[in-house]
Amino acid sequence: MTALPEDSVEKWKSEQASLKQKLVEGDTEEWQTAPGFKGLERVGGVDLSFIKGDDVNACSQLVVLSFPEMELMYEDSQMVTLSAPYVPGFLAFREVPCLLEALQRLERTQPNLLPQVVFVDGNGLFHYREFGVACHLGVLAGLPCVGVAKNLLQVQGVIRSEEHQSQIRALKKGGDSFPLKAASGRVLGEALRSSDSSTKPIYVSVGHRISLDTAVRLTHACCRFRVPEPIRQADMRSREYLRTHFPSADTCG
DNA sequence: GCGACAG
DNA sequence: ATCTTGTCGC
Repeated sequence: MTALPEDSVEKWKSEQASLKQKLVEGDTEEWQTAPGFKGLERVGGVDLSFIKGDDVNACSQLVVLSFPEMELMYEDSQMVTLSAPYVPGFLAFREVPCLLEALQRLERTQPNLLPQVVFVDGNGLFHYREFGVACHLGVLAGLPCVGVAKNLLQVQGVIRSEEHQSQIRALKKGGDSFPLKAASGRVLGEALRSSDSSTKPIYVSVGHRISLDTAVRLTHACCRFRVPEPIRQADMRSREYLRTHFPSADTCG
């Protein structure tokens, strides 16, 4: 008998509800409210890359960049075997275990290089139950985290309506943003035009131990291109790892 | 029944 | 997530 996703879903929901109680929404670090983020020196980024046709084996990537220069200070690529499938709303159960391990490896070997904040590919509070992958990793790692999604998750009444498209068109320059308000009126995240030359916004939300305003300003400060540099570097380097370690896998038998 | 569905 | 080179524009 194969365990159907629905079996895990109820357990997953209660685990999300349980961990959510430990979530801290506001700023907890001095650099977060200091002018120019003075005191912030290291920003992290995590991501996973896959080989086409294989959704079980992946390359888990952690990078640490200097702030504000965005120069590489640390890099870790690790092949992992994922135990959970991707289920919308439960991305964390698939990706967090290996990302947490990467952070723990760093803490054990080079604690001085631990990032002061981690950018996560995916949503934080902007989530069906207000506990996305960025919240999940943040709480378990005990580190400030920011969620950045490249695509809009339609949740709690936030939809890709004509009004939404209109708000996007109103974003004129890098740093411009508008709030993503749930039907309840609560602001769950922010759509951000990350640079002058980028039309399609990114969706920023609180992961853990940071305010939404700080998360948005920091994200903008880390953007050279559309995707914040820590996530972009993690993405590029994990793909590069797969290219060199599994050249043209799956073709020709 | 139909559409939506982060990565 | 992955499939994929060139090409148009600033």
